[in-house]
Amino acid sequence: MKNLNLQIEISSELYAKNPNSSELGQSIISKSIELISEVGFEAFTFKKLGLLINSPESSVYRYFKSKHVLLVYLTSWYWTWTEYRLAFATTNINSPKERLKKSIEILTKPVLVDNSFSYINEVLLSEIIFSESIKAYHTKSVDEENKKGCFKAYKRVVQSVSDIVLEIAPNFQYPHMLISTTIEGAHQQHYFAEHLPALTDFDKEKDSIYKFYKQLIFNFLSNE
Amino acid sequence: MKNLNLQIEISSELYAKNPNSSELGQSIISKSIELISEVGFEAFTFKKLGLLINSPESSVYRYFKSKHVLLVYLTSWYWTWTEYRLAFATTNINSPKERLKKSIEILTKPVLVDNSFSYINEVLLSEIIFSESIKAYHTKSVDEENKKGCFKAYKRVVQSVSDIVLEIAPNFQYPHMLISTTIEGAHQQHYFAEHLPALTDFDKEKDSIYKFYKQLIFNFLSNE
DNA sequence: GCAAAAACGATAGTAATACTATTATATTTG
DNA sequence: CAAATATAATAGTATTACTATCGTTTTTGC
Repeated sequence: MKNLNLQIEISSELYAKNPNSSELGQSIISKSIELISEVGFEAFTFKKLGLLINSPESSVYRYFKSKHVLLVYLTSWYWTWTEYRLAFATTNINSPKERLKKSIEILTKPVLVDNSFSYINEVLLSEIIFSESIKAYHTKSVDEENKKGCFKAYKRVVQSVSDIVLEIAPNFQYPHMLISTTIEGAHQQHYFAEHLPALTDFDKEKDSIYKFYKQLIFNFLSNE
Repeated sequence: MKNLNLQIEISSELYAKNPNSSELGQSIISKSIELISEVGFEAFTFKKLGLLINSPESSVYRYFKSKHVLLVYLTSWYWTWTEYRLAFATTNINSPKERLKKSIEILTKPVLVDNSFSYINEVLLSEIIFSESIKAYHTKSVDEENKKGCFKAYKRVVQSVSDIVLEIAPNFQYPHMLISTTIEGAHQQHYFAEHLPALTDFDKEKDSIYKFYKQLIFNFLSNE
C-alpha cells in the first residue's frame, strides 16, 4: 500500500482551493493536523496555524473558508483513506466472516503506524478522527453539507461494511445501525478510557474495545 | 411520580448561584432549554437568553460562569432525573431481564410527555441531551470537571444499569461498555435518522432504535 | 523570455462572542 | 428598619472568525 502512489481525491466542495495543489496547501494540512491534535479543535485557530506555517491567516482562508470546513475535509480524507484500507484488507478473502472481522479491526483500532501517505501523519489524523470527528457533523449546517456530499466517504464506508454483514445474515434488519454504532461507539470508548473510565471497562489487555465490538457483532448475527 | 414533589439536587460545583433559589434562576433554566433546543448550543448565547428573560447578560453570569457550565448543569439535571425514572420503572420487579428491558426503554427512547417537573420542560430537555450532551464532556476541560464530580449522575446511571446486566450475566466482562454504547449509540441513531439517514436503517415503525439496542443487548448476554 | 494571471504576504479592519467591572436601584431578611 | 443581597443598566476588554486592500512574488502559457 505504501508504494502505490495513490491519490486521495477529495470533493471540491470541501475546499476553496485544493490544498494538494501547492506546498502551502500541503503544509496547511499537515500542520493543522499537528495543531488540532495538540490543542483540540476548539482552541485551534487559523491565526495559530498561520504562526506555525509562517503565513498570514488570510492565506489559509484562500484554501478553506472556515476551520469547520477544514475539519470536514480532514474527516473526508480519513474516510476515503479508510475505504482503501478496508478494500485492501478484505480483497481476495472468501469468507465474509473473515472480511467482517478485519473490517471491525480497522474501524475500532486507532492507527498505530504512519504509512506516510505523502505529507499526512495518519496516526495523528486517526486520533483527531476518534476524538473530534463528531464535531464535523454535529452542527446546524449538517443538512446543507450533507446535500453537497461532504459526508459521502463516511457513508460509503458504512455501506460497504454493512454489505458484508448482509452477506452473513441476509435478513438482518439493522446493518447500518450496527456498523455506525460500532464505529462511533469505538471512538467514544477510546475517549472514555482516557477521560471517563467509569463509563467503560478497565482493561489490562489493550484490545478490549476491538474484542467487545467483534463479539457484539458476531453474537448479534449468530442469533439471527 | 408527578406529585411526589421531588427536588432534583444538583452539585454546587455546577453553578455560581443556585438557579433553583430564585425566579430569575428558574427562568434562566427554563428559557435556556427553549433557546438551546431552538437555535442549537453553538448559536446559544447569554445575550440572546438575556433578551428572552428581560435581564442583562451580567445577571445570567451570576448564576453560571459560562454557557458550557450551564450545559453541564442541564445534563446533570437530566441524568439525576433519569436515575429517578429508572428507579421507579424497575422497583418491585423481580425479573432482572424485565428490569433491564425497562431500563433500555428509558435510555433509548426520547421523552414524549412533559411531566412538568416544576419549571423544566422534560421533552425539550431530552431533545437537547440527545443531540447536544456530547458537547458537555467532549472538551479540553473534561478531566478537571470530572474530578470535581460534574458527571457523577451520568456515571451512576451507567453503573446502576450495568449492575442489572451483571445480575443476568455475572461473568460478563463489559457491562459498562455495553450500557454506555447503548446510551450514546441511541442518541446518535436518533440524530442520524434525522440528518444522516444513510448511517442508520430506515424505519416504518417508530421503535426501531429501541428494538435494535434491546436485541443487541439480549443477544449479547444470551451468548455469554 | 515575457506578459498576464494567479498566488502570496503584509496589514488593517469589522462584527460578534464571551466574558469582567462598576455603580445605582430594588428587594429580601434578620 | 438597617444591612445584606440581588438585580438592572451600562461600559469595557480580549479574542475570534472572518473580510478587504494592495503591493510583491511566482507561475503559466505562448
